[in-house]
Amino acid sequence: MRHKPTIRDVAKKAGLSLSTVSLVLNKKGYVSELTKQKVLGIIKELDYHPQPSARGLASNLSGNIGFILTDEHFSQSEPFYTRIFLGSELEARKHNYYILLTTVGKSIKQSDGIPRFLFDNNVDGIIIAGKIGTSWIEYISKKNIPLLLIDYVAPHISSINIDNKAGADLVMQHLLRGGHTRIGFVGGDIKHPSVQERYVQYRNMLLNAGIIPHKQWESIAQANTTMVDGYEATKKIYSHNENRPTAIFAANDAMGIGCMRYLAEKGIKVPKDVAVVGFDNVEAGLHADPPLTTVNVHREEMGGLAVRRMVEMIKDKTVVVTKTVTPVELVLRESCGIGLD
Amino acid sequence: MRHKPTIRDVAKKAGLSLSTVSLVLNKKGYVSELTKQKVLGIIKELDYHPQPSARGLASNLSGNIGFILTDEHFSQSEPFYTRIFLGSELEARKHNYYILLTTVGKSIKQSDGIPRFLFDNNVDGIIIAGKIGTSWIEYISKKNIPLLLIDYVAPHISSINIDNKAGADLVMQHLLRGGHTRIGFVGGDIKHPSVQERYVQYRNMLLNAGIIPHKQWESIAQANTTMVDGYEATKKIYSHNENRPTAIFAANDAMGIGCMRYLAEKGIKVPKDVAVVGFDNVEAGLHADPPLTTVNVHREEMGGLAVRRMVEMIKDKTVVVTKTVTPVELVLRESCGIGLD
DNA sequence: GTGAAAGCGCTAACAA
DNA sequence: TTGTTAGCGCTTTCAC
Repeated sequence: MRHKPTIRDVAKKAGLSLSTVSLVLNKKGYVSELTKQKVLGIIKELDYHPQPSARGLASNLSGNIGFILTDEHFSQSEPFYTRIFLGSELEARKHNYYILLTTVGKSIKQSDGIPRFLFDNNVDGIIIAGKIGTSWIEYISKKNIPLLLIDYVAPHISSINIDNKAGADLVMQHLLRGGHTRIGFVGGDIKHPSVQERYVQYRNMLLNAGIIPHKQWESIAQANTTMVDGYEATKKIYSHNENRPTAIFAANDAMGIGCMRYLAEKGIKVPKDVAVVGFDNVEAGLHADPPLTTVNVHREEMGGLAVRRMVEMIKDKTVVVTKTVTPVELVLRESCGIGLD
Repeated sequence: MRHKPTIRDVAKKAGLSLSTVSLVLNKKGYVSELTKQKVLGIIKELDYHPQPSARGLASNLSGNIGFILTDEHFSQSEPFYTRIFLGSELEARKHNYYILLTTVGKSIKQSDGIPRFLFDNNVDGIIIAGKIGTSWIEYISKKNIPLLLIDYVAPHISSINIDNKAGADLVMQHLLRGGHTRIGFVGGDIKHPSVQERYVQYRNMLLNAGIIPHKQWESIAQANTTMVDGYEATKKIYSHNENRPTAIFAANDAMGIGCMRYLAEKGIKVPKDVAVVGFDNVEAGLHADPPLTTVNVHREEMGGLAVRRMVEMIKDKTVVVTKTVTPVELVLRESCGIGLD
């Protein structure tokens, strides 16, 4: 096997200098269209690929984007953030970036829990997906390298978020139109901005419809948003014997499934006795019994969008903070009686 | 903020040459213990971290390990391979390696589906987890860079595998001891070595116990090993009215859960009417109704082990093919009547 | 528009 | 056991 072609080989074959080839490679400066095409042709012919480390050394840019997930989020059974990562990785290829995925604990503890790329200075930007301790955000902010959050927010930090307000709006509209007036909310981890936004909009929509939200209909004290939390939260709501809701809006699908599990155990029929709606459009909802009505979230696209934003941030070096919101749509399934009778 | 310390700063402060510092850094050659400690001290004091790209350029080693997963495996709802990756990532930190995670289609198609690190030559070794098309394995083999498979096998390629034989052994022993003689097998994707090994041992154990395996007890024609496949496979077994199994060994937990779902729908009680056992010890099995007896697989450890092996392979440059098997253990839960009455 | 030359931070011969 | 030196492959001024 002959040696890997270098920029030198390309330049020689093109009868040009290294710098011209470099300019073409980086789409910088002015190169005549003719030369450019010639160089591009030879690059293809030689199957030349610039060596990341050489490039990194010369340009002081690593060509890597760090992607941080809390270990909790990463190993949770529903691949929610995993799908976001997938979208990022795919998009990164297009921009010739590598993604360095790493997981961390909720908050900073021992120094060996710190992603190596942070002190190696081996990333040009960092994306964090999901809720994470403030200590991490502060720590990374100090590094003075572009930072972007997905499905989380922090002051003065750019983020890509779900349009939770619109989602909750769709859910509530659908339920209200179906004639429901006693609508419950099953939530947990209420400090999480996504959960909070859904909850707030749930209340607003009730009020807008002239309905006073009843404390008894809601249960938002759970620490997390897992299936078990949904189960427990629903149990609490059903500990009251009167004025029970005829529909339940769960903060996410996992809780919705847990909710339905409790109802099933108690012999309460979904959707006949109570309609249930989730959020996130996770695969498990499709296999639930009955299949769970939910709000679809474009996970891959959020990840892709994040990378595109990050690439801009790296190039621009401007410090404009942007908060982007990605659209959602209602996915009707049996758990809420579809057209609601 | 002052400039990032370089090896030069360390050398100067230590009153030594660059190469001595480099030797300490790379644990190579002979350096007196005294100098070594001195250098190490200064490195810590200055908070010096060698720059990966410079190192890569000079040593012709990237410091990266590529980790390939099929997109199917990565986005499946149970984080089986995800957990393996997690183990790898954690271990990689200890060895000062970065992991470049990427997903690919089952087989090679368009050139843009090829992980960028492959033609960038940006990894020192590649780990593939899970079943993948032969075309990929052939393609990568040609690159002449260390390759290691996890939970899959190929001729002349090193691999880290689950001890499926031992696992199936434990399951069958338990069921046989419980007095079961008509034991069924619910499987799919029978070409997958893990499934196949479990199935083969299932039959062997029956034969060893003097029981002739009955075709009617098994259903292994499903293309995959998802919950739905388990459901369908069980349906087939129950299409026969006589000689039905009193226990079912499912090729994995997902299928076991699908199996139980079918049984529940038909009003067949688990474990009273039929015992069910899965494999993998996935979280969903714990939440199944009843909780699923299964075989625990050490996912994180498999990932960690893979990285350790890979680091050896990169350093040694020997071409010894090794097949490592990781241990498993039985996890007793209600779905098989625990002690089996 | 293009070329020449310097140098990014490190490793690896080789010399001492 | 330690120092000197020559690059690794690329980007980036600065000339021309």
